[in-house]
Amino acid sequence: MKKISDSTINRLSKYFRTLERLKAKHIETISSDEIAEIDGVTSAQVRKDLSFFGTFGKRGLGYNIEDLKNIIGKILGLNKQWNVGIIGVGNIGMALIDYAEFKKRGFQIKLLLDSDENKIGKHVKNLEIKSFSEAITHLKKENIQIVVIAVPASAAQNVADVVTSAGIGAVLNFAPLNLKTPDGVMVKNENMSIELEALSYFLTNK
Amino acid sequence: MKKISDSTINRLSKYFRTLERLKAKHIETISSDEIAEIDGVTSAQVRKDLSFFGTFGKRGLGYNIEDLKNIIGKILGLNKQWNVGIIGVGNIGMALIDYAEFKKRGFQIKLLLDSDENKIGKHVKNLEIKSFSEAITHLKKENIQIVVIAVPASAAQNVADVVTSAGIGAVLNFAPLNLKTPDGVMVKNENMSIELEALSYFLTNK
DNA sequence: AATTGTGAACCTCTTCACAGCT
DNA sequence: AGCTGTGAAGAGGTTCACAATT
Repeated sequence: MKKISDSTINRLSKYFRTLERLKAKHIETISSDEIAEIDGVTSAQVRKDLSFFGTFGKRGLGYNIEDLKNIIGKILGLNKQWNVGIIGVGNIGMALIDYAEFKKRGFQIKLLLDSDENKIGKHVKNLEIKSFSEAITHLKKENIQIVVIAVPASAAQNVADVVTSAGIGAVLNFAPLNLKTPDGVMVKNENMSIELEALSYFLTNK
Repeated sequence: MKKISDSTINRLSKYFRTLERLKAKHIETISSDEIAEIDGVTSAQVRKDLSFFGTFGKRGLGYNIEDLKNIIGKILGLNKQWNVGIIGVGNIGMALIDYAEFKKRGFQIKLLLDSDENKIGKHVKNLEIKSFSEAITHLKKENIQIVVIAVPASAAQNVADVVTSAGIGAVLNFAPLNLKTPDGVMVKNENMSIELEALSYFLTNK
């Protein structure tokens, strides 16, 4: 499959949300121009992004909202259920367990791991926190496909090593460092402080 | 000031963390090649990023770690204290209050606002949750410079309207939609679900 | 008349490659 | 000899502009 840029994929996620909202308002069709306006991009960008995957619109008329939503959902794999494991049940891990957006999109949190003796055995939202020392067994048993790393920076590389050795191929990393992983493993980084620092830069240099 | 790309600014944040860690290990100098290796970029990229701001290295020798860390900190404005207000004390807002990385970088959370009657008046980490209906008064009183929006999508645009009308020029938005703000206001988006969806796309299409 | 789909033009960011310092 | 700093080349992403379609 042809390489599609990260930006295109991220924008598809945005369009998907927009279409979801419009569908809830019982609107039936929309133009690339309107999607663009709502999502803060250009209409050519919307059409180009979609064109990588097919031709979904009707010239002169625009796109059918429900159809386009389903198409983008399928492209992104949001028509499936994904089993997600969270490693590190601290502030961030805890917040994610309750994050409505995840479940809504088919991301089911099936496993919580921590290495803190005081947390292991406790329950959060009907899920028992298990020991990270048995990570590989649990990841396989729960058939986890995506791992969220929410441990301190000092522990993150080890966590990455363990989960990739268990065959995990997709990682969402909240630890503020660059993880080294084997080829074929996809790591996405989420670092809330980095965006704040970009704001700090902006305020400092504007 | 010449426009610097977001990617460059984000990478400077990464280099900064790397230098901070190296400094803690009492290493004194480093080459662009070594920074690149740690942060997963090319050495030319590191040198180019730095070159937008000045010449900080010594040919043949590399960079002094402490000096470079201070220089980047100054570029990013991390040598100052920033007053941050969090709007929406739900799961995410709550997690941010405790997020160590923030305080470490000079981001001081000074204000918590919510519009839920059951939360107003409660204390979280020595901070009282105030009513969003008095947002403007509180933002001014606490001299807030950066606002974090951690409310549901349906409420986010109104929150953005209120805080920008109070003169806030920097917003970190956790709500999964594109906010419309007046010119001169910088909005950075943080959407944990979008990165998960990129992983979903990868797993679906690899 | 309106709006898509897309090649071509454009622009921006990244990498190359090497002269210039230390 | 080793490594930086940077102009030039290259790659990749975005926007333009218009033919094609409804």
